[in-house]
Amino acid sequence: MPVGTAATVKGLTQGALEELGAEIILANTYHLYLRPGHEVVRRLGGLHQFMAWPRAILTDSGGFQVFSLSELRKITDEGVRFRSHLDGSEHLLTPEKAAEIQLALGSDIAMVLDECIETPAPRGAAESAVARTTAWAKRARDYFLERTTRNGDLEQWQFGIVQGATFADLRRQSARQLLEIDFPGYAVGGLAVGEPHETTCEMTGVATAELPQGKLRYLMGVGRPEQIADYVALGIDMMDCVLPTRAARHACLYTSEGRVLIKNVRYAEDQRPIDPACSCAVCKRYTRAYLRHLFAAGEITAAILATHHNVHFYLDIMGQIREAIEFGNLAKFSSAMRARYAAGPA
RNA sequence: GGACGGGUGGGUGAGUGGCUAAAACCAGCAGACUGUAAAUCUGCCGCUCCUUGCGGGCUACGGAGGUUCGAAUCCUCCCCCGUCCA
Repeated sequence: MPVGTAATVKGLTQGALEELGAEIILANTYHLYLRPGHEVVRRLGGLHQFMAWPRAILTDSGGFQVFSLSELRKITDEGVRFRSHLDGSEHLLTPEKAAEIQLALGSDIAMVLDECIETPAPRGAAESAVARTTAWAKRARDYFLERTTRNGDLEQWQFGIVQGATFADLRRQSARQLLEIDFPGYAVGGLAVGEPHETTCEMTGVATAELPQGKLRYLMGVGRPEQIADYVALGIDMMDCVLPTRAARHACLYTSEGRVLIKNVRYAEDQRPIDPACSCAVCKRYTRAYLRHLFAAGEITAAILATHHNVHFYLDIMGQIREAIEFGNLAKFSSAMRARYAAGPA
């Protein structure tokens, strides 16, 4: 899922996203609640209509902001009290409120509010985050089910989120508690926040072992190109990541040969496409020299073209992974990707 | 011809006796980025030597002299640039 926090995947139009084959994007509860406001979006016909995106949308709950806006919030059992990063105003985000906002937005998949903590975390902190996440999940589920049932609208899904930091038993416990609540899909959160990739994989594996294969399993916030296949191999069905879009804006392009830091002088007169093996519209038309020039000049087109390419690259990886699964050589694909990216920037 | 104002590292531009190889910003070079407070952030950015260290040497604030233990900073002359007056 390309990430479109504020109801836009930065640098891409919805038309471009459709052409790239994105089937679902992620938007953010906390950000859209602050601006333009979920009631505004509701009055405008919901998020799909508002942003003119006919395909699926998953809304994150604001749980990640619990983690990333640490200086601006205070957590209690009731919920999270935020100071807006926009105007400093205070807001209380509870599990019910997060659900309500997402119902107003009308996303296809809503996430429960969870407590995402830093890694490494002391066991005590991880335990209480799991306890709180479970309690919040229950409240969110109740609130959500009551509303969706009452409206006769069961189109909207809601996912629970497994926490537990880097403790396998807590991950297991978290997953089991969520299973009891019963969600149509489950996410694994609080990973790829600084711990080694092996740990991310280990925790993901522990969680997916508990979660039903027949329901969607979503690993939140990952990953690097060479890591994605590993997660899929562990049973993960969906992922989201800001990396392709953010790195693109920062002049880091992903290619079949590894990363290309396009601002480097060495590309000043490089007439090759970003990735000779890439079939995206940018690679078919423009040279590295031109891209580098656009970045050097601070042109907005640089971000647009780079984002287009990176999102294409990520979606293409997913396509290759699906193919590899069909042919039974996912492991081979995975190690090939790792080898290409091991060397660092090409 | 006269009166003021000014000439600082690639650029803009601080700095009016030692804490100054010289602020800050830009440009340049390199790096980071994983449920987006991110078109952001970080490092380097005179030359040179090595035992790469809050290391040594050299060069540097228009030019040439001078004052001083010490000068981008003070003095003298000169050369440029801007504005105004004749």
